[in-house]
Amino acid sequence: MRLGDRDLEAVRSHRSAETRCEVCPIRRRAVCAYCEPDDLEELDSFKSYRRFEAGETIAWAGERMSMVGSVVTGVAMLSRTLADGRRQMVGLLLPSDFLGRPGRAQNAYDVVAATETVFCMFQKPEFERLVARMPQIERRLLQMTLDELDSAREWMLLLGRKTAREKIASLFVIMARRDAALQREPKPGTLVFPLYITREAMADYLGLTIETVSRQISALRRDGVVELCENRTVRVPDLLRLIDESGDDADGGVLS
Amino acid sequence: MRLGDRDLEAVRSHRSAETRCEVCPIRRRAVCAYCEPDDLEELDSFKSYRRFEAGETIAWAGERMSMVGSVVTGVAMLSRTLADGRRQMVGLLLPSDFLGRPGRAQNAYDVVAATETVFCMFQKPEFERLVARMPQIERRLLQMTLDELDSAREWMLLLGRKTAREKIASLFVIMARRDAALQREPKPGTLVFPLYITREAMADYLGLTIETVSRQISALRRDGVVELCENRTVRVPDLLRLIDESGDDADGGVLS
DNA sequence: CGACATCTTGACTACAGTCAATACTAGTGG
DNA sequence: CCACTAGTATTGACTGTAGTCAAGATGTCG
Repeated sequence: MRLGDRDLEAVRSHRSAETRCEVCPIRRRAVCAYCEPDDLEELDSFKSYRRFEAGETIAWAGERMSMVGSVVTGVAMLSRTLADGRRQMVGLLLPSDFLGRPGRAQNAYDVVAATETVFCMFQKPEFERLVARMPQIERRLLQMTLDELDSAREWMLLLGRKTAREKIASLFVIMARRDAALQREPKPGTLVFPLYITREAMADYLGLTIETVSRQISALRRDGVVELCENRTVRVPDLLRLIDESGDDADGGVLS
Repeated sequence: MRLGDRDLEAVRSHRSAETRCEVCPIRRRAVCAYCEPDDLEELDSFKSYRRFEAGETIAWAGERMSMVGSVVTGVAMLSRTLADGRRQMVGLLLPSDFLGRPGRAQNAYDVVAATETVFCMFQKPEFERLVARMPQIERRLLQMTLDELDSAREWMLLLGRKTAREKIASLFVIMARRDAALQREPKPGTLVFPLYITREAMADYLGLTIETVSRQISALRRDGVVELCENRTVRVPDLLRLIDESGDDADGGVLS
């Protein structure tokens, strides 16, 4: 209970996020990572923060998007939907991830805030002018896009070839790694991390139904691979066991 | 018979591809698309062509890759494999597509030639020096990477949510579109296009088994959605019908 | 406390996978 | 030219995993 709530608080405490670029929490990983102090001052003068509630739709697929920007705090989901309502999540935006495609007017995906989320945004024409003046932004964006492409391809392997049980285990491995990476004082011993997303979002992400997600989580719990507190916090007694269940070779892969 | 073979010939006649950049067939779509004539002369002096037989492995996942480059003619497949042999194709490289990631030594995927394939390649350090001098290469690479990311996400929807029948129909729609785009004199009336890849490759691409691929192709043929000559050439009497079977809304999407 | 959303579990179904036999195609050499 | 072989594709019978439909439990928030 305590741990999960504390972590959620950390993500949600966005007020401190609205600040000057120099002390911005995503300063070293976002598109602006390679900008110099005077570049940052210029960015400062054009950026604006926007906050979205959990569950709020940030943009619809097919809609014109006049802004681009980075997630400062929170989690947002990109998804596509078929005519009859089947939905597949195609990306998860975490702090420092970039939303929007320079040079394209239309937005290709539904974008929904999974938690309360704060974006640092720019008007598209202004951003494009800034990019033209600062090639280091373009360079960083290329790196980030290549990383996202690798993640998407990793996910294709999961969607196309893994069993339901392996899919759940893989998701937990990724979430555990991400949480560990965000932690400043990495806790020794067992891993504990919060599930920011609902069963429905997990199902959309993994290409499953919520019933199957629920059943497989229960099965992993029965088999002692994970423990759950209140359905939203996961404890992993043995990470290697979980990785083994995920179907990946232990040596790495699975995002970074 | 005639048609399919003629198209395959067009792809395979690579000899004419080995030439100066100015008259290169992929000149206007590849990473070098935005280069000026004198830039091209410089590229000319560093590039080298490499040919691979159908079925030949171009690179293994995890291996060091000392070169990067573009497909000039032919088709190559990117795939990932789980420890127990399950395999998922994660990308299809067509003429003008780029292979290799600047700034990363290791190759993340198995790369196999689906047909006889010719690459225009550069030593990685030389390519990086060229990129540093020609930012327009980086700009084009960003565009291409963003396009590939969109394709990958489209494919995630297919892998996660479509039925076997819809997957096959989607694949045929994409192949029909690509073939039409490559055609200089677009044929009126019914569409005819060649399947460059085997049933096994289709199965790897679609996250199915070859038996299911075979059954669904037979079913689409029985239902009059497609006709086949010799298992490697497809005729589509009514493209809208095929698109309808693919599960996508008719308005577009599905790559470009 | 009550109401609504989220989650879990059960019973049944169906779609795609597995295993296996057979057919087709292309290439090789007698 | 045909026989033989190896690779590729099709079809059938059966199985198993995940989906569907439905009831109930748990959790959250006013």
